[in-house]
Amino acid sequence: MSGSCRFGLWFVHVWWSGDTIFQVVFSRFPLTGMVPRSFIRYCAGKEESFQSLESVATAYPTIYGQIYREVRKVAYGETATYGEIAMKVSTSPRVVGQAMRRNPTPLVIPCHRIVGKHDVGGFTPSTEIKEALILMEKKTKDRRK
DNA sequence: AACGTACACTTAT
DNA sequence: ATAAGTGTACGTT
Repeated sequence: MSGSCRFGLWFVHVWWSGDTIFQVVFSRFPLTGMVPRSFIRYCAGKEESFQSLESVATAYPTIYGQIYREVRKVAYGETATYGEIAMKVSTSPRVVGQAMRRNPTPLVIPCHRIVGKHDVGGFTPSTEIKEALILMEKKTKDRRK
């Protein structure tokens, strides 16, 4: 199944089956169809960590799998650096960056919460989205206090 | 099966 | 500001 929901002036396309997410991509254009409830909630600014969903990425047999599982642990509204993640799975920061670039399921694997030590780091298709996501999470987290 | 290259980083000049 | 290290996956022989 596939569909999309709105996030600002972007749409998030989701490819999924049951509780398993195969792919999510950001696009300027909508894709008709339903998405799991978690995505709706998240895009509406609710605190949602996609706990009930699984990403195919965490099953990768390579070190990327470990990286994705580690990244999943960073909580809503928080961030970690490439270097910190690299340390945990004993590889180099560069590899973590590469894994993030190829992350098939953003949001479920919250790659937007992984930032550089000196700057925010990259995001495809646009770092603008990454910044918006981080800001949104920060705001909803603060609102809770 | 081996080789070269591209990187969403980091640290040291 | 720039270069030198870095580890992995992936395309190309």
